[in-house]
Amino acid sequence: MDDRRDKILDVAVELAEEGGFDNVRQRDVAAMAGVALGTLYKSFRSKEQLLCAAMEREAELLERRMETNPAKGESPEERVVAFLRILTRGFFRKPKFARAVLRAMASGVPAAAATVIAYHGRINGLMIAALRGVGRLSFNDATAAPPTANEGAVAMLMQQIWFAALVGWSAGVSSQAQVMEQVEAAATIVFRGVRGSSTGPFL
Amino acid sequence: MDDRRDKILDVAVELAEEGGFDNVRQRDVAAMAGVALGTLYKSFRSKEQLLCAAMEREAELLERRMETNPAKGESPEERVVAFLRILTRGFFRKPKFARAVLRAMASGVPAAAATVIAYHGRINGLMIAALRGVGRLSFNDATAAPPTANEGAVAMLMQQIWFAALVGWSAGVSSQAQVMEQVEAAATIVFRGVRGSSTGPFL
DNA sequence: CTCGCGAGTGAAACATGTTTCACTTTCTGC
DNA sequence: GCAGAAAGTGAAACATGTTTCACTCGCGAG
Repeated sequence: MDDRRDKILDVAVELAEEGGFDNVRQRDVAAMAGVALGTLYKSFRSKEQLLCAAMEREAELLERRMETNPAKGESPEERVVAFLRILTRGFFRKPKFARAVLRAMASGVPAAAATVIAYHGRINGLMIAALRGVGRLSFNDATAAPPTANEGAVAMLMQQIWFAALVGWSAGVSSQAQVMEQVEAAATIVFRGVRGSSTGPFL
Repeated sequence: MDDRRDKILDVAVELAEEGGFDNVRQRDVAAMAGVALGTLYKSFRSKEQLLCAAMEREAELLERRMETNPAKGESPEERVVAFLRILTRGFFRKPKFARAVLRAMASGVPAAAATVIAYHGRINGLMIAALRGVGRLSFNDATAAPPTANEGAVAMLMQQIWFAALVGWSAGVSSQAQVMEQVEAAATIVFRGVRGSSTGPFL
């Protein structure tokens, strides 16, 4: 529909994946998308918002993918971990873009708030869908069986852990492999309790 | 000891609390600290690193406070929640500074990596101390009873949830009150399991 | 068809993070 | 006390996010 907007987002993703946040120069984005700088700023009020919007578009793609190809697993835990594995693999496939987006998301600039909230809501919905083992929350699900308090809490929890683990990776605290390990360890604790998470004594 | 460095950090905190990340102008920091711009950049290689260093200094203060005044509570869960309440209150006491620091921490700029890791390590130590109910991990503790896998996993988990909740607040996803609610809900799930966290049916 | 308007344009201006460099001051080992 | 090194200085230059503004163009209403 909005051809111009999509082109801008394409360019932003391309530049971000090429050289990270700093490589996304607004002048370059505008030039490569074939629009004037003022037009770019009319669509996106800041660089942060632009990158958040790019991420949100990717989330839409993911939603469609999960709908036709839901996370598999015997238990809620397995499905959630499978879903987070897919999500995380997507981030690591474009690591520089991922870092740029994390930076934009955590920047806290007001112009990006709405986009961040939208992204957060999408991932939350997908997480609850994974908990339930469905492709997505249809209107019927959402009305007939709205997310329970438990589902909401677990989805929020797992998303927060996943997000923080990614930020840790981006900041240099942990490696790519450790991100998934942390998510899996977290899922074990959340779904089975601290006691089941290790052979050592409880705390 | 390093008078100059401390003065710079004081100014950074002051400006950040006054008007957030954008209000910390490097020229102003240098001028108000009474040093040349080049000197500022010799101590701190970027604005992000400067803000992270300011946060790390606050963490040192907190360490001393927790040592003489450990988090109180009958159980590990209570003590960890009490500790996180103190930590979070500190953030909310200077909300604009807090937002600025979160932005800097999550920026992923290489120059700040070491500082972020140091901060992360400090909080982790304090979290384990709270789990155990001691003021801090003395050398004896760390050698005679190094953190178990469970302790490490729980501390990491709780720190991640707390951090992500704060970023959510900074980005406009949740309110100050919701941050503490999320941390408490997370603690309930982590320490007592999903089943104990609600009156509703399990997932 | 013409008018008026809203979107888009291009260029310039501005603000601020970061770098550079020649010069000065301060410290340190002898 | 001195020579050289290290640290600090001041100013300018640069890069880039963001704003502004006068101008143009295409299009729908009348």
